[in-house]
Amino acid sequence: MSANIILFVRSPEQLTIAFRNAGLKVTPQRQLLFRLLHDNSTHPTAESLFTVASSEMPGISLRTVYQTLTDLADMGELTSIDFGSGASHFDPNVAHHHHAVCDTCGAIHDVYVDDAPRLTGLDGFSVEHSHIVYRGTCAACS
Amino acid sequence: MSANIILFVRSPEQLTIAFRNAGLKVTPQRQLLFRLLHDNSTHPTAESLFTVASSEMPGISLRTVYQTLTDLADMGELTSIDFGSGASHFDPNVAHHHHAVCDTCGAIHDVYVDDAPRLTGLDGFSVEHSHIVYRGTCAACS
DNA sequence: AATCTGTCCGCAAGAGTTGCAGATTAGCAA
DNA sequence: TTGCTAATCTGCAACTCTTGCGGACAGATT
Repeated sequence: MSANIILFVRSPEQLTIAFRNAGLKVTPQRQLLFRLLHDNSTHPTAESLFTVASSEMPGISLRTVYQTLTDLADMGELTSIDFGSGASHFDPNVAHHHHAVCDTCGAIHDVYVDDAPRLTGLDGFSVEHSHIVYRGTCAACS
Repeated sequence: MSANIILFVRSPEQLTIAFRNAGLKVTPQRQLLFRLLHDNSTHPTAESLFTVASSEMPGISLRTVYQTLTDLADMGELTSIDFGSGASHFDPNVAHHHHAVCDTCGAIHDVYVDDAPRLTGLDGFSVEHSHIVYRGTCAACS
């Protein structure tokens, strides 16, 4: 079950190879971030990742976290999503999926549902991607 | 056809009444903004609305535009949507609908499609809203 | 006329993010 | 292993979007 999902979250080793292939270097800072992102379904912000990273590697810079996240996004290894909270959330799960956001606690859950209905009524618009955001109250908050 | 949609965009007169009922005053600045928002499907940002407003009323403050948009949002007369562009977009169409965003020109189109599929697989999550964003290329850009 | 309430505006501050530059280091080649 | 070079790291400044604050101002009420 979860194996199906893990297929779409790159391991630190895979990211290492991808970075080298792209002519990018694999530094200790990046290795740490690869590890923290692996199988991470919390949809962290740059700031929250920085906090966790700092506890393992005091002195790591928030700037470096942003830089690495940008690199990963450019390579398509994660997506940056804006749920309107002010800060961008990063999702290392590159499988096609959608999200449910709890308006009470802010938790963001990956959801796998049928695709959005086909877009009609906009002649000539070619859809490349559709993303559904469900908002409501999660089990823990209700 | 469009009459069905217009039902969900308040007229300046309706907004005037709503503001007075809420104990808020209806100033020339607000009347101007009510008018600029009426039947406006461009999903403006505060800044773009400010630019247009300034041409009709030089001296109007960006601060006032934000304030009025906030008031309208608090009253439920418009919604603020973040498409990840950095700035919030405001939508005076309060009917339940979704959006198609052109990745080339940034245009945002209202779309009326079937609702998103029912959320399954997240036990206990009660959905209050769902919002679909289609991304791709609009007719004019392709 | 005095007062009271809400508004307008400019400015400063706040959050999130990016640009910049000097010091440092990974990766490669000899 | 050593050395070279381009990439990276970090701290800081700058930038964008948005909100807080306070004085001036306007309309209504007493």
